[in-house]
Amino acid sequence: MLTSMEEREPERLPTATLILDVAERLLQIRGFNAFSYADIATELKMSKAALHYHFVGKAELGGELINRYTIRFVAALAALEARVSDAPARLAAYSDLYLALLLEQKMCLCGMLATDFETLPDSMHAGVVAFFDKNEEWLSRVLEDGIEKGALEFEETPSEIAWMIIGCLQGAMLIAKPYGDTSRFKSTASQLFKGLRAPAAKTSRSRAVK
Amino acid sequence: MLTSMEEREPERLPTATLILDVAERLLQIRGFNAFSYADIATELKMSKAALHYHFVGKAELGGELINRYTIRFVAALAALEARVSDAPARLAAYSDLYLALLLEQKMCLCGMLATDFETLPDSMHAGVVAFFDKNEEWLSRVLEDGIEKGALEFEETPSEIAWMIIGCLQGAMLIAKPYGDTSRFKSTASQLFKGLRAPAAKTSRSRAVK
DNA sequence: GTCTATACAGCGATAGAC
DNA sequence: GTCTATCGCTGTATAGAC
Repeated sequence: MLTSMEEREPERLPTATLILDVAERLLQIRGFNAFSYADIATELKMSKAALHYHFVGKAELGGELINRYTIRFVAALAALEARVSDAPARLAAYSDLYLALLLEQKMCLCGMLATDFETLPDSMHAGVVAFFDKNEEWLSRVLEDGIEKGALEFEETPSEIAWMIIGCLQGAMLIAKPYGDTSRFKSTASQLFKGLRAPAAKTSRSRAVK
Repeated sequence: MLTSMEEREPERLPTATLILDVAERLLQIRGFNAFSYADIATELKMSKAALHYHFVGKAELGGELINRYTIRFVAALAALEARVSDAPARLAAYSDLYLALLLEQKMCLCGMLATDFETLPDSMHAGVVAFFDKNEEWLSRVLEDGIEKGALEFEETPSEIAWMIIGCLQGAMLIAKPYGDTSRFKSTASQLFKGLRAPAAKTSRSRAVK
């Protein structure tokens, strides 16, 4: 059951879905300006013209990629929230969503688009911002809940913490790329959340001093 | 006086310097795949062929941009270290280097190249990694010094904290771009360093609970 | 829906004159 | 050192047949 605020992923022709799948992967690995209709066509063994039948231009394709990615990401957050009830564990699961991308050598789709932001078609700008806003909203709710239940403790507003989490995880992914490993990402993610746990909750997960 | 480990920025023809200046700005704003010899030539009112006289190809130009940027960045860190003696203040000044970029709508040059990493000429890869390594080394030294002097306190290794700082600041810049403001960056940077200050030093800068 | 063929702009790069 | 001219290729996008 969907609430009025959530959006449903539109039904698509099978071919359109295949195109989005390939384009999404190329975008997350190479960036918006470093993949082409030819790349997608080659991989799917289709002509470039067939792609244009499904997606008029690259700006439209990009817009649809953002929409689908955002809908799926929001759905993953809702599923995560239903599965995990403890706020610190929810934050850890949130960072695991990013870690999963990293294991496939990918960046977050909207993180990649953020670096390409100046060169994107205007029509794609709002979608990128909306993605980050939805992340901030979800994290703020989780953080607030964690405060109320006494599992989390911090001085700043939930929104400020949320932006810190989003930025730090995106940046940790960015740094991971040239090194081709996940160790820096994992270390950063765990440090990030350690400082948010309430003293009582801290003991269960804290590490020994080296 | 330079130590044996530091490199000196090579003397260049005035034109070569102008080319690097323009290319650097375009790269930091648009990314490596979203600026061209034509862009630089137009801006400098020169022909593309003249650019090729100074820099054989785009890979060489990119390599020189990384080298110059790294040398200047390392020099800025050394100057900062000479000017500021307190470890927490050094960290704040470090993040101000990034903030200064953001005020010009720029990303860190190597942060931008990290997102473009998969599509870069192989010859540019090592330079990007070297830039981040130098950042890690400098930060680790500052962090270690802060521990020894009792100004900083943390459980992880200096290296782990250093990577966290680098990643979080790069990511905070990335998030700032689509929003076109510096507020999220500033908030993240201040939170980042707050958790590292030793209790005794904390009182001087801590903020009231909202 | 998919194809071939093609238009047209932009790319990095080179030749050769000045 | 800088130019004009041009090459070969790739980019996005379209026309029109099937």
